[in-house]
Amino acid sequence: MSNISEIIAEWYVHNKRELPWRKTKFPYCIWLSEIILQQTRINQGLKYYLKFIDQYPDVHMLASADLDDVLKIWQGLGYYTRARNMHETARVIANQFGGSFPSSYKELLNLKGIGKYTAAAIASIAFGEPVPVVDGNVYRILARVFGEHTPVNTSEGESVFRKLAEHILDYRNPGQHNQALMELGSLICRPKKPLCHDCPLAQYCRAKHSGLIPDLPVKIPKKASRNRYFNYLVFMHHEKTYICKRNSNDIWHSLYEFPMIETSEPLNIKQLVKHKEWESLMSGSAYQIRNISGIYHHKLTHQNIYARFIDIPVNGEAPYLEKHFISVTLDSIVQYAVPRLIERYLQDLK
DNA sequence: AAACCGGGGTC
DNA sequence: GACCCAGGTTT
Repeated sequence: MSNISEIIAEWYVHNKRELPWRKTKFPYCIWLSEIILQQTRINQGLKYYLKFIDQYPDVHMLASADLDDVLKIWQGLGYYTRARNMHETARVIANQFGGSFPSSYKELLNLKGIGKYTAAAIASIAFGEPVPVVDGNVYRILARVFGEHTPVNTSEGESVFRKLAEHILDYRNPGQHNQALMELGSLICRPKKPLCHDCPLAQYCRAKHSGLIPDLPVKIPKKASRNRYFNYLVFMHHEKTYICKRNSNDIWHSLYEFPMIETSEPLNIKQLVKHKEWESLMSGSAYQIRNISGIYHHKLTHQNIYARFIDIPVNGEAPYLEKHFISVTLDSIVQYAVPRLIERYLQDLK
């Protein structure tokens, strides 16, 4: 056990937050919390964790749930593939593993939605296997404490920081050690304005001694965002409108939305009604446009979405749409999992 | 190795 | 507006 891990452990015991998944060793609870907390802050993920534990107290309950219901609870949390993988893994655990999670890092890696970080977290926290977690917090602490300038988001960085993490691992208590490291990164060694004054490692921190805290960790910049223009068609036919499940290999997989025409450039309405897909969706009928919403700018990490909602009353026959569209009242859309963008529009209607 | 996948918080 | 986050999967 290194000097550093001893200091961190002491700090953790006195400064850790009380969180529901820290009161249990049930692998199901550890797993659920780790999936939810991938790329997600505790403040945002906590209420989702409580909802899932309440609705699905064990892996069998989750396994027997309907995927659409799982997605509905997940709604608003983002990265929706996590929910689909989590559901599938629950079914594998229930049906092929007799309800028990595999207990080793290597076996955990075979499950969907569980990569190196999550496998190490579950293996160490739930089963005491001495494997280090390397997440954003750990990258940050190690880069600063050891003054390590290798970019973290490269394969070389992954290897360099994994070795550092193994070097300071507490093999006798890996679960607590890993959580302590991440908690220190979250509360003290923050990305901006770290609280070095309260940091138990300050005297050992090379970045602090050399004034390089703002420069570490080093990251290779990501590609710029692209712009997308979504034109949603809100048909209103006898109190009913139409929604459809997204299935293509794209954002919001398995979530619901209105019929939509996407363009790569902004179009005015005159240009839009000449669009091929407009003709196809209207199937030759000359519907009147009642209202066009303002532009909703929805920002994802890697995309800028500019959306508007076009209100189209239908007086005569129902518009012909493909079979996969569902006819629903506006009020009943709340039963379906929808992107935050759609949720915001529905809230604005009220 | 690089691109892709959400959303909210912070400064 | 830019940056960040308790990462994983696909190409």
